[in-house]
Amino acid sequence: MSKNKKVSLAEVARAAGVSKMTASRVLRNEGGFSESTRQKVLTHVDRLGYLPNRMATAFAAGSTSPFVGVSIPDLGNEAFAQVLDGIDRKLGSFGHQMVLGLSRQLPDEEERWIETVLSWQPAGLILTGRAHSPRANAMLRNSGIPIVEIWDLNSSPLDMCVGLNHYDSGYQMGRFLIERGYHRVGYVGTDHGVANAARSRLSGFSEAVRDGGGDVSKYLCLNDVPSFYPGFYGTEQLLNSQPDVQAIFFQNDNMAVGGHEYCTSRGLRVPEDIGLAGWGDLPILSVIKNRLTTMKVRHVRLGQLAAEKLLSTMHGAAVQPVSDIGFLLVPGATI
Amino acid sequence: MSKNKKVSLAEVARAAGVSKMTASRVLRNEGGFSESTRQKVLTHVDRLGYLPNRMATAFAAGSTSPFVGVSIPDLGNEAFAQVLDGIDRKLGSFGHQMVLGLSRQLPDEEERWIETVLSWQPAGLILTGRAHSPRANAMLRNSGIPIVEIWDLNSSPLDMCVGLNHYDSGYQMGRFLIERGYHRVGYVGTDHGVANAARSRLSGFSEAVRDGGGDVSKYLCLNDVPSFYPGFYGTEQLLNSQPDVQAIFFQNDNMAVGGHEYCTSRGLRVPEDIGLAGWGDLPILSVIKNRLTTMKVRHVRLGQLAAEKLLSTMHGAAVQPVSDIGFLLVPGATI
DNA sequence: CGATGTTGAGTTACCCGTAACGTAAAGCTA
DNA sequence: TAGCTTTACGTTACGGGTAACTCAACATCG
Repeated sequence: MSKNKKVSLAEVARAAGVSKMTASRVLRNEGGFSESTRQKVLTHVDRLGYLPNRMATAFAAGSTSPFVGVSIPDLGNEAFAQVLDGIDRKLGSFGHQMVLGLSRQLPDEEERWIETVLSWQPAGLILTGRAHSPRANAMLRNSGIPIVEIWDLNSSPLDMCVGLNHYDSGYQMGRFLIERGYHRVGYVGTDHGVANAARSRLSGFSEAVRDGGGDVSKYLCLNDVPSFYPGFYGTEQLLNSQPDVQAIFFQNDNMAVGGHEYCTSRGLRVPEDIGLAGWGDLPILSVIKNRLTTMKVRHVRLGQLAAEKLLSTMHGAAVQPVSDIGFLLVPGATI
Repeated sequence: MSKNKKVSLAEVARAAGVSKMTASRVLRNEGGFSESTRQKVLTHVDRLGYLPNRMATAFAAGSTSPFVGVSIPDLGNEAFAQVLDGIDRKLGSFGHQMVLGLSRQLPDEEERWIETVLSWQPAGLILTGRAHSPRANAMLRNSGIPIVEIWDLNSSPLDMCVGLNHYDSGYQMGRFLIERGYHRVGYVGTDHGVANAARSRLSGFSEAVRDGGGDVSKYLCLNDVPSFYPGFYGTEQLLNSQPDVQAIFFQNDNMAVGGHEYCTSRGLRVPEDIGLAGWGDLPILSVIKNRLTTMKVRHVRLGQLAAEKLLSTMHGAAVQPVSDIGFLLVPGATI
């Protein structure tokens, strides 16, 4: 590895026998130079392995970096992996880069991350959820850059918002179960973060069940992460403590698949003995024999839309500040 | 949203009635100022919502940004999600940020990404695989920053390397199947990128099977992405064209689970009628009834190690350039 | 009481590109 | 051929911090 100090434009210019300005013009193909000069400059650029220092450029122009900060809670959650994919496709085609932050559901972590990222003049931010610390809110409001809050729909966002109404999606699923004749219905999910979207889903779900005369709080099991095994284990816990539960709504499909495996391993038939429903229409569903009742959400599209809003704002276009990406209940064979 | 131009240190200093330098000293807690001055400066910092411009600091110091570029092929692959998680935990605790690039297995995309990221003076890079374009290699070599190539073990890395010998892991799985008495063994995987790790696994696997007198090339099905459904569909294709196949090795566990579902949906018993093996010990396995034979790889640890190498190098510590993270064949109930 | 430190500042220069402006030489026009 | 335009550069200044230096006021000491 070469311990080369970085080659600067001045060195290239000196080597080529021209001024910095001329070299700069050649590199930006700005015109106003002769062909022979161009050749000279480019030759030395190549020979010295010069790479422009964009930090200096952006700094001089007083402009932002091409970085867009993207904060999500967790990569283990496939839904967010898909959202990121959507964001990256859009941003990448416009020369922007993602600076990824994993908040791990901790507002303090998010605040620190926001402060660090903002101090590097990002072109924009995409944040998951709407629960930020007061100091974070102040910094964000002061930043003057476009910000998109995603996932949770928010009628009064900091700036812009793309998401869905998690409460309603939970309510709809609850009513669906009630209408199908289930009364003793439960919920298996995770328990970190008080203001997150999954919590809203649970609230809506509980409300619908209450409206139907049931009570979810008797049939509740909250674990740590929303993945396969916590779904399996949570279902075991719930069935052991409340064997009369008739149907379970899971925080997401991966948990539901874990729960489904537990039920069948225990000899329970789905849906005859117990009904199961997931959320998110995650990839695993495409291969599971027993078609899971789920809530379809267009995660990739959500990411793309968020990135589009950001890009449009940067280019000065008028943008609808809030977009509802919606959801769709997909009845399966497990209810 | 305030259209505030960014507040600069000079404005804070002016408001506080001191020089820029004094304000700077207070903010960096460098000493050499009185308590009353400190109060004045901090009051105005707060009032104006001043956030230091780290780009200017780094630029002036000629130093790098705190950004570490991380390039992976794809977020849909849970193995890489885990690697990223490991990287983020280590980097985050040292104040570094990840700039994520998704190469989507296209060397040209990677080259463009590398050029952009390098022009922003990252503190280091983590790249997946060892196949970079010639121009990318030149830029990397010239950059003078620490670089870790991950995933594929590489005896002569650009700089540093953490990974495993995919060829060997494939060979070991192949020999395992042969020793268990399977002869007509197949492979279901993906087909993009000629020099990627999965390809190495297939090579090693093929070699082992050939050593055992078989021929994988007769029983091969390559799809697009290494996820559940392509595993399901690929297995269907393979079984339709070569019904006499006795065992299948999948590129990863998610594909294997898809294949397993297909087999049982067709009434095949696993392993009595057909043997199945996966790779990676991915989360889904924890809930699948039929314990899948797989290859365990410590993905999170791999990411952590890569980040550690980077951080150590940045702090001038001597670092072992190449680390083999290893793998472990976990015999299950599907072979 | 002058010499010497110490404290708490301010001043200057610099990092690396680029905007804005200046200019010499060549080309073109009337 | 004077006068104007164009071409192909060069020069200067700037941005937001900070290193390195300078400097004035006051304290301390022999």
